[in-house]
Amino acid sequence: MAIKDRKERDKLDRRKLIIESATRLFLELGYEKTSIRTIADDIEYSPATIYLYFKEKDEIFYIIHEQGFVLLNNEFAKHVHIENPFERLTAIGHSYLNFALDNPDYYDLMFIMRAPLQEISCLEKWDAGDSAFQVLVDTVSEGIDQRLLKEADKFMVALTVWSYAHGLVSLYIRERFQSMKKVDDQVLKNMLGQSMDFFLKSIQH
Amino acid sequence: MAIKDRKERDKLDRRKLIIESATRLFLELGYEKTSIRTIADDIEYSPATIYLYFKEKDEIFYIIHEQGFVLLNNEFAKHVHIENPFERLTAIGHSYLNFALDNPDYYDLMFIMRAPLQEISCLEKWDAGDSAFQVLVDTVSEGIDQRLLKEADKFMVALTVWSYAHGLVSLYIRERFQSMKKVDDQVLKNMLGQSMDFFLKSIQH
DNA sequence: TTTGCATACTAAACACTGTTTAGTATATTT
DNA sequence: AAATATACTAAACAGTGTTTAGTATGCAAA
Repeated sequence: MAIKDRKERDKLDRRKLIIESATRLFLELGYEKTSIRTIADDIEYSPATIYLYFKEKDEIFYIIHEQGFVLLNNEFAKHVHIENPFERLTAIGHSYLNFALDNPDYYDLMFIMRAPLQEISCLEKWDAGDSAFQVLVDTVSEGIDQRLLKEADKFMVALTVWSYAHGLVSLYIRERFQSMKKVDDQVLKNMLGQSMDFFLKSIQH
Repeated sequence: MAIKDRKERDKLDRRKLIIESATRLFLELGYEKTSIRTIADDIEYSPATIYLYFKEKDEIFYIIHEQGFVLLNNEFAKHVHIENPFERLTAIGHSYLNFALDNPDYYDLMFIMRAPLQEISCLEKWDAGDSAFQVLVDTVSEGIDQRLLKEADKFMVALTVWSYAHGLVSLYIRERFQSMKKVDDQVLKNMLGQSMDFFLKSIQH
């Protein structure tokens, strides 16, 4: 049965090949311009072959979507050692902001686009996303328990913090701040950081 | 020259016909499924005819985008009479939330989608959007001047408020809260309102 | 060794999309 | 009546995601 094993390994290798090509092309060209034919050209297979390894285009992008959450969770993990929950929340907030500014395409796929979401609601899996949100809920909970944050329903506060952070970066990424483009990009980016601090200070007890 | 006048009127009528059809189809089917051919079928003209009245698909959707801002500005206008800036801000905040929940497709086009945005950055016009943001900046400014809101850079605070509100509704619209779907939709909607009040109370002086 | 079968792959097609081109009627002007 | 401008469209172009039908290839049983 060694042959069958090798074949299964080969199959996984080709699956991996597709994912790696798709990820690279996606970060290079964006979602829209990364077509099945582009990926097929890149890995030198026919477009139909890709459908032997993935049910549909969005299944590939769901995987890239998950990879993004791994990166984000890694950033969050750097702050688990911070004892003070408010300081930890501050660090997480700025990490979230920086992640979005440094990886706008990943962020788009993870939090803005509709594309890879059918996958999630069908397959009931959303672990990586839940994990990142759980870090937020835990930190907020600790903060409230230690009276470092204003008293309120913990889940609701976490939802408020996430909403604020998401709004800030998604308006930036989707260029809704660009309209008042009297301000140049670096000034605007600095203001995003100031806004983050203002927000966190506001919910501080 | 009466004939020429009539012809110009007719031309505007057909332009209006296209816009009305496109708006109706967009609110019924969404952006993706409202194709040039769908509109052409609906108004019983050929697809090529539409290109005699609009340079490209996104020019039509830019106009729908503008119509959305008229609706939103109308909602905001209902609160200009409120003397107390903090109370006015609260009313505006809840109007924004309700507008998004009642008109998710408009909201998507106005604040999330990339589609009709080339138009804006090219033609330098973004009046409706600027006007809505100006209402926010003015209200925040008054609030800070009267020490009803925490002291900080006025533009930055307005940006923070908008970011929060946008994050809240866009995460809802793009179904990022649906993952923790232990909570049902009505409970979640109530929580959005509570979050809005919590946020506003937090930035209150 | 040869037959049979499953695996891996692809050319071509299907049904869409936004957009352009070239050509046809109709109406107005000369 | 001839020339011109207007309004419109059939058909094509280049692209998309996806499916179908068919072709080689490698392995297992006869």
